[in-house]
Amino acid sequence: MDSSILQDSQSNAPAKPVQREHSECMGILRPIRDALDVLNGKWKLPIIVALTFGEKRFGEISREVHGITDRVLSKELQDLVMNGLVKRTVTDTFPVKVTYALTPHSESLQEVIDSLRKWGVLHRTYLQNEDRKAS
Amino acid sequence: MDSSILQDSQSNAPAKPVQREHSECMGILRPIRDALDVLNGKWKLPIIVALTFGEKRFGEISREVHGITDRVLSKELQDLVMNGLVKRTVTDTFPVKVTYALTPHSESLQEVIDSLRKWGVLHRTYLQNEDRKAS
DNA sequence: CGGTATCCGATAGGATACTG
DNA sequence: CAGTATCCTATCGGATACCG
Repeated sequence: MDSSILQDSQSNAPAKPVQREHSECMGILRPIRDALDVLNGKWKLPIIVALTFGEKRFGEISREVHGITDRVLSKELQDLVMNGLVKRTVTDTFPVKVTYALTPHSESLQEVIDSLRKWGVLHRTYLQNEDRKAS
Repeated sequence: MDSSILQDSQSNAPAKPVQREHSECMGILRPIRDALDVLNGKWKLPIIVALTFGEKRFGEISREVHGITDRVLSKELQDLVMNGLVKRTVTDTFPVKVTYALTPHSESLQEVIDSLRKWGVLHRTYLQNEDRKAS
């Protein structure tokens, strides 16, 4: 199987294994891409963050996540519901009240969000230092 | 400063503070969006992951991050260099050898990557359970 | 209030070909 | 090997209008 071949044309190449560098084959990249497929885009994580403070109505989310339009919010919420990260609840009063809340499964995202938030702060600091140096 | 006002029109409203729900004003959403602005897209984090195993040449990254095209890889690397996350080094041999490596600053991303990878695994498990239930 | 429909521009990203 | 140039499509996301 691993009969120490040299695939390089230079026969005096050091004993560096040929494989090894394939982090994808090692299954490290796949989960990352799985996660990105679900979370990618400008709005999904901000919406989830807004909901971490408790269930909210459509208009509340809209106001809290500055800049998002109704159309996009609607679509993103549908995506999140489909992926099991958000639960949509219709209360049958008049007028109808619709609330969105995180699911138990989405609570596992907290670590992702925390690390991302921390890094966002760090990166902003980094950029400021760069700017100062450049000036 | 916090002279216990009621801004609500209903004077008998309970003591729930009117603000509170504005996580954006509380500065929680802003770092998240900062981070997403830099990291968003399908490829940036996978490229960084590939580089965590050591500096690599263009072709090596291309092979490791399956599915990316040369054009996109080129553009993404430029973005990452501009954001201070990747260092590009030209060794002046013949043919020219170009290597890409992470910068010290990008090592602070490790926590983001780890949490994202862990969540990717978790989410895949979650989806499989959902499918099983649905069948 | 809680959305959907329609339209549209901007950008992400893929295919292919080519260069030093 | 390490890209760039060109072209193209699909998706993202904004504006506006409208509906129950």
